[in-house]
Amino acid sequence: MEQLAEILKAKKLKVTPQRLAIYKVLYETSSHPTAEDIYTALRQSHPTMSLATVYKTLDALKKSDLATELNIGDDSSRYDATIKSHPHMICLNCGKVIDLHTDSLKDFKENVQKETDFDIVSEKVYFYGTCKECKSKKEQNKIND
Amino acid sequence: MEQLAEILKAKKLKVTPQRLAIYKVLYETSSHPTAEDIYTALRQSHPTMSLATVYKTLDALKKSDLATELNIGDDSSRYDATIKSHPHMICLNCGKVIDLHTDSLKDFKENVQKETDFDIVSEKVYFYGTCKECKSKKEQNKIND
DNA sequence: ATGGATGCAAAGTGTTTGCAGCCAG
DNA sequence: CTGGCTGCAAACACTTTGCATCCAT
Repeated sequence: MEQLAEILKAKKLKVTPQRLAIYKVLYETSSHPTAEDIYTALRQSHPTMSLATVYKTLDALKKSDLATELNIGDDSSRYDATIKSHPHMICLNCGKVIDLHTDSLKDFKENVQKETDFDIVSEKVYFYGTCKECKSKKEQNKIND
Repeated sequence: MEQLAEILKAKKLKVTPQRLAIYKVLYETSSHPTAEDIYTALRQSHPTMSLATVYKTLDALKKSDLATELNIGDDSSRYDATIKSHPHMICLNCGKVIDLHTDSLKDFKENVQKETDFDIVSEKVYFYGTCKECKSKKEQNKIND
């Protein structure tokens, strides 16, 4: 917790209880919550928290590269505390969003950089499909049928 | 134009003048228009066209895999007539969206498929950065300074 | 003939903004 | 002290929906 405040300070962001709480939620979960999710998660501990503050804070975190906004085609954006940019996999069956840590992206990017005359600053990569768990569940169902 | 109607019919979509016009715009441009862009483009030729129809049609095209919705983090979605799924490159300077046709994605996907136990059905890949033209413009400015 | 498509207006949803009061630095 | 942050409500922008009418098949 201490260290989170340090990170914020290092980015020259004022450390308020709200900010810390929002950043903490984002930092400690891997569930890629929406602004609303974060707001709901904090209502009990921070009864005065406002959704606008969540949005404003997420915006500040984004601008300081402490968070990434995911646009997976859903109605609302989901967020991820950025440690290092990475692709995401969305299960079309259960809706789960999974972080993908792989080095293969690097090669792909290098190829693209070479092929085109486009300077890549950042990227967003989403894979849609079926996750391991849902796959085995489907197998189970087949057997039971 | 004839063939566009055929494509729609093949997907069992009723061929109405509105649909044809919307699909034509999408099919013949590479500018990745928003729903509003398409609506504006067609107002003159189709004065009764409604924005709701554009949205409904885009939805129908999407469901039939004739169009793709791009979520590049902008306020509004942009659309692309799907010939074949491909990555997009967004210039952060001029806002242009460029189609990227490369085979390197295939290798990347195969690697990921092997590394994880996730069945990939589709993907969305966006690269953000500076396009060739904006790059040379920046060079020009440097020289002129 | 008839089920789906159109088009208008109204409603909905996620997000942003204005502003007064507040608090971290 | 002071500029930035909070929180409320109102405003916004994009998208969806309801429904009567229309038209492609």
